Amino acid sequence: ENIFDRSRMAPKTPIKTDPVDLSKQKGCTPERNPITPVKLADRPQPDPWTPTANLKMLVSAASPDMRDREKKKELFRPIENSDQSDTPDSSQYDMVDDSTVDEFGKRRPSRKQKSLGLLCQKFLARYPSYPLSTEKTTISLDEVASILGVERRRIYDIVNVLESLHLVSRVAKNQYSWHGRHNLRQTLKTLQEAGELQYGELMTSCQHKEQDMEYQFGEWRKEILSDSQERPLLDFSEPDCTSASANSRKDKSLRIMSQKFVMLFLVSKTKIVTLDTAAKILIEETQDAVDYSKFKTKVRRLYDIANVLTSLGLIKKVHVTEERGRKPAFKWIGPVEFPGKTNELKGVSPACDPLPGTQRGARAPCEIRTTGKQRFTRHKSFNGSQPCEGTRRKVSSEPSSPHHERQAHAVNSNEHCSKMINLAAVCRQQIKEDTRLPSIPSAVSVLPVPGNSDFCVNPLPRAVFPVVQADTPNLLLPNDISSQAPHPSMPAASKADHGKPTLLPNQPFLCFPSSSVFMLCSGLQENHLEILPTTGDVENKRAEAQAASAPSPPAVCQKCSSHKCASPLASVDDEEPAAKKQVIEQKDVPLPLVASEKPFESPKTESTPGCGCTAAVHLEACCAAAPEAAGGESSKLVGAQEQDKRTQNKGPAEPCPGEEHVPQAKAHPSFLQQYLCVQPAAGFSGFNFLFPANQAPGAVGLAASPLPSLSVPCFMVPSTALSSFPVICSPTVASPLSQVPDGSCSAATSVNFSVSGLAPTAPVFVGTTAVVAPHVPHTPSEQPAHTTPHLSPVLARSCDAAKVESPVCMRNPVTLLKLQQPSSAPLTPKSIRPARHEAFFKTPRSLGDLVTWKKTEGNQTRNASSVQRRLEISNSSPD
DNA sequence: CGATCCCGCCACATT
DNA sequence: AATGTGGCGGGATCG
Repeated sequence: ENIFDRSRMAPKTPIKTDPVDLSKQKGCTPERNPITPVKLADRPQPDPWTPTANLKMLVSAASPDMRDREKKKELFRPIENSDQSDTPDSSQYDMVDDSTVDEFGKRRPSRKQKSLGLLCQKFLARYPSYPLSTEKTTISLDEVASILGVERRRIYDIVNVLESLHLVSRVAKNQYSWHGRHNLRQTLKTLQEAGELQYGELMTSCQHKEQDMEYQFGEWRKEILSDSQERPLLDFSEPDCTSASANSRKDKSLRIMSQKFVMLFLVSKTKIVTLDTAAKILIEETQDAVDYSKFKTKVRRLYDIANVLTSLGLIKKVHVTEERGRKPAFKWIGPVEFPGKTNELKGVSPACDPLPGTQRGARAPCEIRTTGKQRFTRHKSFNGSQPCEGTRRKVSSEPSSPHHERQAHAVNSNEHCSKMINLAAVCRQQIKEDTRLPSIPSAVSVLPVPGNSDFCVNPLPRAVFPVVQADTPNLLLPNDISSQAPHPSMPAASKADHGKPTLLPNQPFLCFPSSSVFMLCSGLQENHLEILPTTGDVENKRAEAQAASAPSPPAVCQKCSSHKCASPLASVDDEEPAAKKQVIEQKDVPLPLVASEKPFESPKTESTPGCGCTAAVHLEACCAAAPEAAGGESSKLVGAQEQDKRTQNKGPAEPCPGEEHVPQAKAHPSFLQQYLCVQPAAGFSGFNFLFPANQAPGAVGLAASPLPSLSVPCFMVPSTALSSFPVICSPTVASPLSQVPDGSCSAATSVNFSVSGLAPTAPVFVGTTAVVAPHVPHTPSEQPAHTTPHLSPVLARSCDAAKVESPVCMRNPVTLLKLQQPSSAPLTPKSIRPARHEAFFKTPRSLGDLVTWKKTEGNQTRNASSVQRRLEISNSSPD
């Protein structure tokens, strides 16, 4: 079929001679191509080259004009192997060399020549590795297929893998946009991080032996599997929509597989992965034994992926000799440390403190951000950045697919708000997942956002936090928000309380302008919280952010933003700018905060998990979460998403108009604490966080109006400050409430921070009153609620100093608070991390959990979401 | 003969 | 219904 069509088909050029030329000459009629058919008829016989060959030739010939142009652009760079030297003129194909000669002398291209790897090289040759941002290259599958003389099916294989690495993103049917390798590092980093979570332990432990690994994986996998299938998880990348639609699509396994495969390399110490091992690991079903065939198929696919990766220069084939014999394997020859690439890295960072707990270095918390900018050093550990990426990706992904767009969830783009976006994205994804992708359960986890989100998502390790769900909810909320279902409990309160309906009862959310925000919390009693946006202009910040993204390395944030820009991943940005974007944008400014509730009392214990989620979110988003005790709602996250949704639905209006409203926690006494994070424009790095202290009695009240104030014990940290300092959350909190065993929340929180990338290493935190437990151990138990953050004195100071005043969106002045108590002990991020790790690793399970909780949360979420929305709105409103 | 992996059928998703 | 996508595995080639 293909063949005949159009140009491609056209004629084959029987001759090896230069088809191209001919075509050109003749061809002139590019458009017409159809003509060629004739030739086909004629020629075919004569030279029977292989059909493919002919096709290729034909193709090239076929649409001469276009092709020529394109080819000229790049196509022909002879990337290919030496073997083929094709000159441009002659067809690329010149298979001559390679091809075997047939009877007639034709050459049949040998199988090698038709290999996916070679095809991929040709494909890649057509596009610049590092395209200028300005030029957006779109790839038409049909066109490429015809040019390269292959069936479209083959192109899908290539594109799917490239998409998994974000080198391209799907824009529309039959259309992909080329991003190049600009974000490759980030993507890899994200994958590495995600991989560590998922496989890290295994690898680490086992690496030496594959067998071991395999074995472990096997078990691990089983566990996971049992949870659910994960599938999608991974991918954060998936842009797809998976979420969106249905789910059902088979998830693009190739994409996911590709990512997982890459993860294995990145996680592997030796950087060598055998196909068998990979296949085993990747086989979802546990059943290895069960299906040998399945295994076989998996291996086949891995070959496909490996060919593409090889063409990308990321891996090379090697053989491993084990006891059993020689096994085919691939060695990673791509970048290994990603320092940051953008961010940069480099750093050093050793300084940071590693947390004791941290496992490998990976998660090391330490980031040091020295300057604000850059310097993160993250060791491999990813830290904050990841999240961002992950989110982005998702985002991007979403956008990418048109489908996705549709979906409401997508917030998409925000252009700038990358941060927001990230969060939102995460949330969305989660949400989506919830909603839409039931199947995905596992997914939650990590996948969704690989890098970041994952974490976020994952946050909850199941084990650690029993109640993971809570987290989710938060995340969900956003989505929900869109839906806006209020929570029963929550909603009422919120509305009632304030007058504004929207606020969430329990959760306090705050939105901050992306730019810097500062929060403050004042006494609890009062309850007012004022928030001051630092920035007066959100916009500016945005701009900054956008701009920043590039410049500042701040890790995640930047990245995120960059993404947007670049967005390979985050196609979203670009893509769906539409309303959603707008919304988002508005939102952008404000950061979404996340509030987590505290579960303790709240009925929803689950929330804890949520907390985790939140945390995750935070991480990514840099949001803060405020846990609340009160409502019992679980935590909520406010995601940009929500905002978006809200906006859509409600519109900005509800929430606070320009200001950030804080949702107040109002009512609930229980309200434990809120956390706020503000992101600076830039990225995570920029975030500012707030942490509430636990406190809370007073919950925060929000003023409905634009200038609501809250009283919450919170701390704000200027982003700058943050950057400087590491934040830490203390998971434990002493809060009264916290006793809760799960602690998940708290844990989560802490985690979040760490994760958030804020800097993991970093710093700081404040704790308000709360006491904190020094660390959060994995043990979940603690209560999140209060996680009180501890602020380092320094921070506190900084904060004060920092305080910002700029009104950001709002006009409201914000007041800063100082923390009163610096809290005592800061937690080390590390401590936190461990927990997470676990969670992450297990993700799958966690996912399951998550899922569960998601569902549960769903409702809650919505409620929260509404609140969030408001918040968001408020943010936006300013806009 | 095992390792590779091309090829294209076909199911499912989108239009 | 047509078309886009992409899972999947037979079976050809390679080494």
